[in-house]
Amino acid sequence: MSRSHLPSTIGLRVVAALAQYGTVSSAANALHLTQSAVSKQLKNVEAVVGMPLFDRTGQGLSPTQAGMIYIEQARIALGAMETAAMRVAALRSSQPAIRLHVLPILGDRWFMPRFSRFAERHPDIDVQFTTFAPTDTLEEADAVFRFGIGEWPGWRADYVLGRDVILVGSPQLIAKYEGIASIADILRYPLLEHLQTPLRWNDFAEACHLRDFTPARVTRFGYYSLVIRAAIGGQGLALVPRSLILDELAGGQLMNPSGLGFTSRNCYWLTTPDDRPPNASLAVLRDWILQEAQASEHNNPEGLS
Amino acid sequence: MSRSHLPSTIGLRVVAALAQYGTVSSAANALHLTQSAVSKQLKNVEAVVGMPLFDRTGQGLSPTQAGMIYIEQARIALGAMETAAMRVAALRSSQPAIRLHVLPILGDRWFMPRFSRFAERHPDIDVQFTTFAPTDTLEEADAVFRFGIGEWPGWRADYVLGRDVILVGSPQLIAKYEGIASIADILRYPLLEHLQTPLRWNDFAEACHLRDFTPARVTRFGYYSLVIRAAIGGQGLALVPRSLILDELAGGQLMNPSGLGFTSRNCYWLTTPDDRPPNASLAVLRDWILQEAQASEHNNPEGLS
DNA sequence: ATGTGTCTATTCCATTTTGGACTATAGTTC
DNA sequence: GAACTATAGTCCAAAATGGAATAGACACAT
Repeated sequence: MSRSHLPSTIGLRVVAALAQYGTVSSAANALHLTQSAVSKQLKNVEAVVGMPLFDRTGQGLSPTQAGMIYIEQARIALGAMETAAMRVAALRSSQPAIRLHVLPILGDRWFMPRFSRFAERHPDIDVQFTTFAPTDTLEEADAVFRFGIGEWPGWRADYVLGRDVILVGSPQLIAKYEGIASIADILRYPLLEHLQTPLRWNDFAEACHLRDFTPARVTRFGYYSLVIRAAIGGQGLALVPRSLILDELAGGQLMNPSGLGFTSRNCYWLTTPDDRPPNASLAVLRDWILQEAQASEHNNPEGLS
Repeated sequence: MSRSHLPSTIGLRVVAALAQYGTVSSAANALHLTQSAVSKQLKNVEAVVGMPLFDRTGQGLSPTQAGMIYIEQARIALGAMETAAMRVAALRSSQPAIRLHVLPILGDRWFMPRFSRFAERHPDIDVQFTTFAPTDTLEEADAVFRFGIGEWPGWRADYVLGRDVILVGSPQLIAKYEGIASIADILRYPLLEHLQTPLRWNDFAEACHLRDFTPARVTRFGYYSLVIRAAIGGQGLALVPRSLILDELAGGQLMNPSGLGFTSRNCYWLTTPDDRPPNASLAVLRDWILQEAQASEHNNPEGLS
């Protein structure tokens, strides 16, 4: 017998973050915990489940079969909690909260670090975040970050950032493959790709007038954060919006050989439902986001096509 | 601003139990906690949510509008955790766990109190319970308690209990309305009904050859436990499987006036998928359940039609 | 080989949280 | 008003959480 205990909420968050970041340390960083705490939480959850959820590979974790099952349900559970909070926030009468859905990568690497400044300047505006909410509840949100070409019927879409997509790799990798003299050299490299944006490499090939785009090997990841981590780890070349990896470029962990890149149609947008009455607080938030986005793209004005 | 914390798992369980039992004390009992602990957990969750989830009515709790939203999502979140456990249990190779889905009322009032005996006698058989799992994942279970007439295509159904449905009310209520001399007197009483089994009263009227069944007032509840609580509280007459309220009948909190009742087609069944290879452990569990059910119905052999 | 960097697991310990026993208090019913 | 039942609050011991530091495993470069 075993009336299996349910995992703790923080345990679920740890599992979800581990799936997204691939290492205990970076998941800990994202959760504002220490590596030690995350390691212990994972151990707890695995004890509750009764079997390991991640394989320890020596340079990070990768989900086991059980882990993949568990991660999926953990995200559903977390999404339900977020949905609950979002729907309840909509009931609050006095000063209704703005319900904002953020994408994992954009939230972690761009939005959240900046948002604290907004919160300081506008303490009266209450923003309710969701990141796990299932797609069919997004319609309840007041604003949703999305990735695409900016066309969602029924939604106003304002460009945020991400048009400036660059080719990056770790210096070691590029040294090992002896640089990139012509664009065709790229085909010799292993390439990294995000599962949900599969057209990136084709777009790039097209923009560079590269025919016969048949790369040596393509590795796909479920999260953009894993793509970036793999690129930093020298596992291949990746196409990434410049604005998301400013730190890595400045720190030399990633480089942009020959300044290669292109202007992508697919990028990040802030979308707001058309059919809702104007909301002053929402307008303030949107204006601030767009302004911050412009500033952060102009701070690095090495724009190229 | 407020990056709203997520509630704790025990908080979700408390909210779900409160919805089901309607009082802090009985929810605490069901969760094997004290009233104090449940009260504090509820306070925590309400603090996280930012608004009250239940109205304190003086004789229990009833969900606020926000509460109803939250309860729904809490059940989804808990269901996801259970689903995760269930699916992972299916992967365990050595001695696969039996995945058993129990109905709230049957589990609380009949199955769980008895199950510990089974667990003692068969420590080698690992049973994995779900109670919140969404209906579309039930197909993964090895055995599912269901309520109905015993016909589910693709499932073998064994009768467990609940055919013997009796009319009950609190002694005070029946005194107040001056007894039940003829069956038609029932129409003078307020009636209590479970939302998911709406045909009960019609079936009863039919079994008693009662024409023109137009009761004075019908109150509906989402959980059978609330129906029973309301009946004990003297809020009306209810139709309840005798086996679920043996204690209340023995203790005099509920009485069965004039022995009224009927044999219902709708009752509790243990169902197992047809298409699965025979499983010795499952057969042991099923036999034990059916035997216990027979025993508990025969212990009170005042069966009537 | 060996150092270096990067990763996880573990130990120790302070802090926080949890939950039980008990008490206070408010509402209902007789 | 007494008895009963309900929730909320206080006090305290026990359990958990999480941070700092440490140890150990692995890859990679020299």
